[in-house]
Amino acid sequence: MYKKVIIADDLGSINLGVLTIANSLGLKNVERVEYCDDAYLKIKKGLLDKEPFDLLITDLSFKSDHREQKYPSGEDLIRILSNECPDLNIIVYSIEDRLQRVRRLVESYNIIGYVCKGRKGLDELAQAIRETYNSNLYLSEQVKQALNQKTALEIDDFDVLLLKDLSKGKSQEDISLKLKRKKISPSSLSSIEKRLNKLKIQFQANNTIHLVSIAKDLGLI
Amino acid sequence: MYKKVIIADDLGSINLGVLTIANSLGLKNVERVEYCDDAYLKIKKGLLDKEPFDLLITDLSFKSDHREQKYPSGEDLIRILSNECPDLNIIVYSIEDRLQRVRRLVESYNIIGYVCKGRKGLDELAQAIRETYNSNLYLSEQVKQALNQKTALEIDDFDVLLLKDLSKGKSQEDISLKLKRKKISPSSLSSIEKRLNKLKIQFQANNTIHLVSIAKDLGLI
DNA sequence: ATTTTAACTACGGAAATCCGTAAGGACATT
DNA sequence: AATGTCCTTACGGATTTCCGTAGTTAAAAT
Repeated sequence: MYKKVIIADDLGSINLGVLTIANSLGLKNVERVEYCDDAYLKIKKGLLDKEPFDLLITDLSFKSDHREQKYPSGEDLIRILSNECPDLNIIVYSIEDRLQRVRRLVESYNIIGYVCKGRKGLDELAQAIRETYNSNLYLSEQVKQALNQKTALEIDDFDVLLLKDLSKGKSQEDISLKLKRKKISPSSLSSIEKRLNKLKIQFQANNTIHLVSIAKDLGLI
Repeated sequence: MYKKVIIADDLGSINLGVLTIANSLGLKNVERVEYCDDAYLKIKKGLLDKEPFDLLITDLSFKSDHREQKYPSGEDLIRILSNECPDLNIIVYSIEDRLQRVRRLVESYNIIGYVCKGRKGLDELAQAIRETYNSNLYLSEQVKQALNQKTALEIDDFDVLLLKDLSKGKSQEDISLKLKRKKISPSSLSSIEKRLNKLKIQFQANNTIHLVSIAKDLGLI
């Protein structure tokens, strides 16, 4: 079983529940933090001390407060750790159940588990801890479909960039100019239009406002 | 102090934390439920038995599962209770911190407290329980401004209708035609354009996509 | 009753977008 | 080298939105 575990969640009461579960599973060495930055520091220190953590359980959204944070969100933390600590198992424990989100986390950052907070959340988390120890991916029931989605909606980074910029008020021409400046390959207004068209068909959106609205609902942006 | 309290939250671990706080405040008679419908039934039963609850602490979002619910969200529950049980004090305990949302709850349903889940959430909740017993409104620090916001006051149902329809993919002309059919007073394309213009200025939006995006982020729609 | 004020409406040109067509280039297959 | 495919880009007309001006109506104020 896991030797050294760290839990990151800014809600004290959640942390409490997770600790209880961890104890019931016989985990001895469990720490908890309320900020991603603290998690990062402790994990790095563990590496230096030759006593590395082998499991991180983290939420995705952390409230921001007076403390300036280098990694304000769980995803920021996961991104850096997936690079710097490939041996660390990461289980996400979040209220978020949007499939696109889960998909991205699993595929881009190689997390080993995703558990949705909910009525059965703690039970599922216990199961996730057990199953992931053998490097088996664990996903909550309600997000299991995130991966085997035949639809395999091929939404790439370019699409997401487009949608994000649009949602921030940029015009299509602005985006085109920005891409040209950055020397990013498809940059013409035509390409942008074509890409948006494809997305509108995929998501059955009537127009661009609708498209961005759907993308926000899906957690795509 | 409150005589009979009920807590509605679908996350077991949260419920646990809230119970701990309730106990530390000396509340003796505390029940907890994981579904809004259960809360409603218990509250109504309390009235029939002449032993009514005098405080409800509830979350806003409840995960939906196999159980069909009459009141799927905390807001649904609050709406019906604010009509049927005006003497019941209601404190919302939610992760949600969008001011528009808070504002609507306080003004439309007359809730007595709003506490944001967060690092200090349980402490604030304790304070809320103490202060609201004397019918004083309690709002978490981060949403205190929800009420004295002037800009918020200038957004009426028509604006919200407009933004919702836009986010659902309707064109401005479609909306105009729909309003004409429904005999709703401002219905011309001109009026719609003018109204959107006002909103864009208020929210400093570059264009309509941006505006709808902001409205979604604010919880306005 | 008259004036003032505010809101709704109409209109037209400018700008942005939508949408179809087609030319050009990169790349793999044969 | 020739062919086909995919992607990028360009262009032009249709539609929608943007934005300023101005006319109309309705209610409020005096």
